[in-house]
Amino acid sequence: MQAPRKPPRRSASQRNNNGQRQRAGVTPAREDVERQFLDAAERLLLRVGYAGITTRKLAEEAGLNHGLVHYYFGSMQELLLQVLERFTDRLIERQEEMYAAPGPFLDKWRAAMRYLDEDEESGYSKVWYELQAMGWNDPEIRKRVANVDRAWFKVITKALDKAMDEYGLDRTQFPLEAVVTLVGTFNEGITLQRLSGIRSGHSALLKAIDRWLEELEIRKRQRKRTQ
Amino acid sequence: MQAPRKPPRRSASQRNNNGQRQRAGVTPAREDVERQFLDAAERLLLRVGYAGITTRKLAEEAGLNHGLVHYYFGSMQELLLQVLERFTDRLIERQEEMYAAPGPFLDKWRAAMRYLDEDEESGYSKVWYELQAMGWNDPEIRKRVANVDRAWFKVITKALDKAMDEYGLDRTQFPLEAVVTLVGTFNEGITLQRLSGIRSGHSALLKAIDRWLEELEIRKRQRKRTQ
DNA sequence: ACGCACCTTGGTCAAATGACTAAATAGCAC
DNA sequence: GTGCTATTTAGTCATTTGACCAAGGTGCGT
Repeated sequence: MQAPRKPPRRSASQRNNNGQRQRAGVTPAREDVERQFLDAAERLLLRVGYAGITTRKLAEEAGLNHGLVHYYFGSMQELLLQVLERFTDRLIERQEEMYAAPGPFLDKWRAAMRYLDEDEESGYSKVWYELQAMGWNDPEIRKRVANVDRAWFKVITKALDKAMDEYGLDRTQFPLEAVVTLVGTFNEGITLQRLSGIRSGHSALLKAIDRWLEELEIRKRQRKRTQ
Repeated sequence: MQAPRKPPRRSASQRNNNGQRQRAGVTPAREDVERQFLDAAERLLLRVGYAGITTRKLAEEAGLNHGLVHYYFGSMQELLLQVLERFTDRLIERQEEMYAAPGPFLDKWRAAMRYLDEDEESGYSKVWYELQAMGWNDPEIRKRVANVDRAWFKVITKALDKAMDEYGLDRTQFPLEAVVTLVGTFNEGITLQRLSGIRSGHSALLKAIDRWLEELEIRKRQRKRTQ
């Protein structure tokens, strides 16, 4: 990845529709090849970071000819943008699914904290943070990253709004927006630190929160019984 | 920045000491030139990110000949490592200074929160996070980043330890390590979000914390009076 | 089995890169 | 001034890069 010598062409999808159906009717084969490139790009993001991705390395990783990158995507920038798109769709979807599920908030919180470990394990975090780092130097990417963050913020807001009712928390003392921001930012902070191999204090913090939520859960049940 | 074709030479300082004194007696001129390169590197980190730095762009930014990079530092990797070194020394120093100052914790907290804005404004955050992102793909850099984080953790621990006494906080409910981790991670999270242009909820959170600390400060004074 | 749109290959190209160096120059000790 | 070392300049070099394309192959509809 470096500054392109010439501005890249708009995108492959624009030049290739010589009377051919747009996104709607892409051939399965085509979709397959595109997916292979996007998968390979994610693997490279994980392994070498965005700065280490070049058309040729990408093609090698995908086991495909390097000319295809240009044919299918028009440019690296476009490809990376599609990686971002696909990745974040999955991210938001998962998040919504999790919090929309039935059951007490405590369970959802624990599931979310499990994701923290799983995502580190699977390299999900690394890929997502590489995309973010790309965004720091690319307005178009940054815009999309910000959108995802906003969507994430919304999902957590909804979940925590319900949770505060559920546990009868005082909204004067803990304004919803502040709580959401605290939860969101400390999550990002933890992930960021882990990327640098730092884990000190994480389990202490998570344990303290878990204990606190557990207590709230117990009190909730007691309230129900005495009613 | 890309994989070097050959492993770079150890460092400029090793080849240049033809009987000449090591670091101790570097000529002022030399130190000056080195500083110019390091300054230029920071400016480029801020403006284009680590992936966009090349020896030639760096030399241009510094207004110096590109051959000098090799002469003085031996390689880009070495130069970037020195950028990190210098940068983080300043970071820790400032942090220690701030919390070591006299006065109530509330004041220190407010100073720290002001830094949050100042550092974004000045580009300090961007530089620091670019260095972190570099570390995600470079063990040597990552190690140093982790060290800085550890040092930062220690400083906050000391400060918050004192603060919890000062405000009489219950260490069973808020274990020191958990609190430190929460403060550290949400700080990093806020900075990270701001790099992507996200600011929603930040002021709400900071205001809520400020109000809470203010209340603690008032109660502290009341305690003193009634004693 | 023919036509034709689509796909794939294997390249070219100019520009850029990190590493490295010969030669000129500057600055200082004497 | 002379001599000598440290610094600086202006390159070279082998590679790599993103962009781009010609030519041939493939497979499907008919």
